[in-house]
Amino acid sequence: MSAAHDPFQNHLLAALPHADFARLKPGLKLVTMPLGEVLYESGSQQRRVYFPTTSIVSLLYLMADGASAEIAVVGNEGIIGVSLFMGGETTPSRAVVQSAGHAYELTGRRLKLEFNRGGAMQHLLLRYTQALLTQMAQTAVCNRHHTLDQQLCRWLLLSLDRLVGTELVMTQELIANMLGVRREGVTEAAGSLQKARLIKYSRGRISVLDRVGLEARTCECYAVVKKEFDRLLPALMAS
Amino acid sequence: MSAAHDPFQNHLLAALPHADFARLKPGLKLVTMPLGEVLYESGSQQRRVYFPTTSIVSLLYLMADGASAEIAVVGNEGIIGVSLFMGGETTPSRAVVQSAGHAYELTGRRLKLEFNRGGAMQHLLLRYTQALLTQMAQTAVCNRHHTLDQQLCRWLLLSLDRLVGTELVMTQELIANMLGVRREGVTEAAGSLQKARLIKYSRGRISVLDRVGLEARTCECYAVVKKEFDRLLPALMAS
DNA sequence: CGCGTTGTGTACGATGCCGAACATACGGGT
DNA sequence: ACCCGTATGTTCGGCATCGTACACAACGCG
Repeated sequence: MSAAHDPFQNHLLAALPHADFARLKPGLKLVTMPLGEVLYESGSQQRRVYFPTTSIVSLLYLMADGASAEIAVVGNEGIIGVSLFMGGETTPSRAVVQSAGHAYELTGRRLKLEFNRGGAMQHLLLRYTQALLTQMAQTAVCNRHHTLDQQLCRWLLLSLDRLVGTELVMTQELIANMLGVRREGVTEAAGSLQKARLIKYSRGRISVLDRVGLEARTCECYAVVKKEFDRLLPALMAS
Repeated sequence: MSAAHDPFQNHLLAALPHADFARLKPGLKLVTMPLGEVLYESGSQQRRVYFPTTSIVSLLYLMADGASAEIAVVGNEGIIGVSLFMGGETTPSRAVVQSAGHAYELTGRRLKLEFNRGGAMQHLLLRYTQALLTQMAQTAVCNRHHTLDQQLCRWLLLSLDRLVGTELVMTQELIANMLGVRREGVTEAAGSLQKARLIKYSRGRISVLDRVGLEARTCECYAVVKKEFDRLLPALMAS
């Protein structure tokens, strides 16, 4: 099934005009993204960018005392390595594969060349970056005001939106790391979701049974982010 | 003292090459920024951008239930209206003047024209936007993990960095709004800072007595953000 | 000078999450 | 079939912050 892998599975690449995509195509390389792989370390020079197709990547912030928190999640709607074209080259966050799958890799040099032409790619990347900005802002708000229960729902929905199917491969320990809470807290929240028949899980496999129920239970943050992504990247809805 | 107002008080404008600045100059208009003025409403079309000189602006997020949270603060190191050149035109956050002062205003049209030339201004604005991204991410982390005490210190320091002098005009009620906590919480935290002789305040006037002491008391978040701003916008350090 | 508005201080139980310690259960490998 | 590592479940006291209610204090204005 070689047809199973296609750069157009990534919405940013799919939204490019033919001519623009043709310039990038020779540089695109399909790579596998195993669970837990670190794509960028905090503060390290970024040489490559990644366009996820079937994988999901978390942008994590690690603190001096070892605590962590997810600040954004990137799937096939986006790109990993925003700081490359923004000019900073590095960021103080770490990029970790949260859900195994594939992505297309491109060297920073090629991306910057294309970005600096000022055409469709620049336009797309900037709009995507604004969407990312919104996601981060909303994460800040959500961390401040909402309960773990709600945040877990939001997190599940964000992941679900970036996957095919309704099953997530993800232990509670990992989710706790992403949300920046204790594992026991996730156990409790997940337990209550299970009791409400919204999800079902066992040893690292979470099946979402009632997506609408999750949406009802989460805070407004999920809807705000989703709406803003849809608004900023409308062409990407098609695929 | 007309010389008291100068576009170069804003670091972004000051960092522009002569020729680039000359193109913008005719469009720049000095405006006063009274405390509490709303520059952008959440979701509204943004027609103008602002380069603060002596004012400070908060990017606030308002929630359905009336609660709020500051996601970033902008002073003379930056610009209000990032979404204009990022392509989204609007953002889901509100921009409010947190400390009265002045700013230079520019129409979105002129800014976009200059941005799309792809020269120094584009480069500067993108780097600034990345710094803003870092600030938002750090706010998310700080909201998750740190105490109100530490967050208050961070907030005071961020404000102090964007002002001349050591006095802030700011009631505890307003600070509580920014941090997204109860006013009583701020009273307590501020009281303990005052007891430690780090600050002194009375009815909306806060004097910072011991800046180093505040830095020692705050979390790592302040240092991370400051370091990243300095790294991304080095030329701006001069003024 | 008095009075009302605004800003600040204090107290109370309630709550949501933490930190730690421990119990249970599933499932792959030998 | 067994064992052991890994994943999940449960409990406990502790703590920061919340929500609410109310008291006091400073200032501005008539």
